[in-house]
Amino acid sequence: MSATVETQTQSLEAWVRLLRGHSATVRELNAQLTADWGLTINDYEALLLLSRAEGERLRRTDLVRNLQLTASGVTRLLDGLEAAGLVDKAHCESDARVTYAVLTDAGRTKLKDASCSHVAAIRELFEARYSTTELETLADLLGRLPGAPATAGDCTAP
Amino acid sequence: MSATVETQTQSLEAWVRLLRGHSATVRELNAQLTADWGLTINDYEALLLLSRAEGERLRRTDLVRNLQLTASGVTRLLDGLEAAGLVDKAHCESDARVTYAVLTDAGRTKLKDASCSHVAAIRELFEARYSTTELETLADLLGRLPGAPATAGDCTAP
DNA sequence: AGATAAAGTTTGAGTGCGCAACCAATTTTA
DNA sequence: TAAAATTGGTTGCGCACTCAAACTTTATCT
Repeated sequence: MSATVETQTQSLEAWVRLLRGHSATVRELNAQLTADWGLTINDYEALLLLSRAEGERLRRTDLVRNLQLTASGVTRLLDGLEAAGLVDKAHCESDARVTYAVLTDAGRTKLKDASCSHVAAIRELFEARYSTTELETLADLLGRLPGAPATAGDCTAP
Repeated sequence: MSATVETQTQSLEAWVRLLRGHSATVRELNAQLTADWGLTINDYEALLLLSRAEGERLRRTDLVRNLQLTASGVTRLLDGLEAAGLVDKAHCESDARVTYAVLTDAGRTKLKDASCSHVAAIRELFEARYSTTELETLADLLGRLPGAPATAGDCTAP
């Protein structure tokens, strides 16, 4: 009985470790991406989101939502991407508060170049370890936690 | 066919988002812990590891391994815990290179106090969303990725 | 012995990010 | 139509963490 509680307690804290345990994996992906292409994962994801958005442009708030970053985080992220010439600013005519981030030609090219090895890395990471149904299960389970992205495979979905 | 590949590509990148999507959740837990007890999650985990280690002491390298932090990260983490009087330094007789981190009485008490609400928060997070078997599945699946902790519920296991 | 490699720890510099505070534009209320 | 509340975006600051480079103590090779 006391053993049960002990085990409970112990494993409860282990769930957090389980959840956190993959920051290392993500860091690894990030390291590859930065080394090979000078992009952080967030850079990459931002470019990806833009490339899929209509007109290849997105408001900063949309990026906040989709990248799960704060507004200031997005500002600085875009600072970098703008400095690198991968995105541009554009103003909204109907609402002077909003600034769009627009993918440049260079950005589109960069994304295309980088995606090749990045996607390969992700594939290696996941497809080597999980079957299709397991991936679905994982997506289902992880998707239940708060703050999870909408559904796997769907980001802005025009 | 091209559709298949497209979908593949899209979801592949989504897996990363899925994996990263929970930093917010962890941050939430962290915020609670800091607000209520002045401990970061890593502080907490370090104390927890120490409390379960034999002699309530651990070499720094062991903490590096178990906390998934770099050596310098552990140094600074312990700096904080030492300053707060929650752990002490101790030297190893057989190997003059190693320094132990030892749990103090204050540390033990602090951990015990904090664990109550922390464990409750974790329980709420997980038990509300998953059945026992689902938790096992999740642990199994996540445990396959590189850098995952040994097995759920097992940290240093004397 | 003396050189040299190896292991553990610390320090310095830099990065990514959130938080709080702020400005500016817009919508709501009265 | 003026005041109040909300929303989009930026800036200053601090924290946690990594990486690279220094020491320091111990083990190994000649």
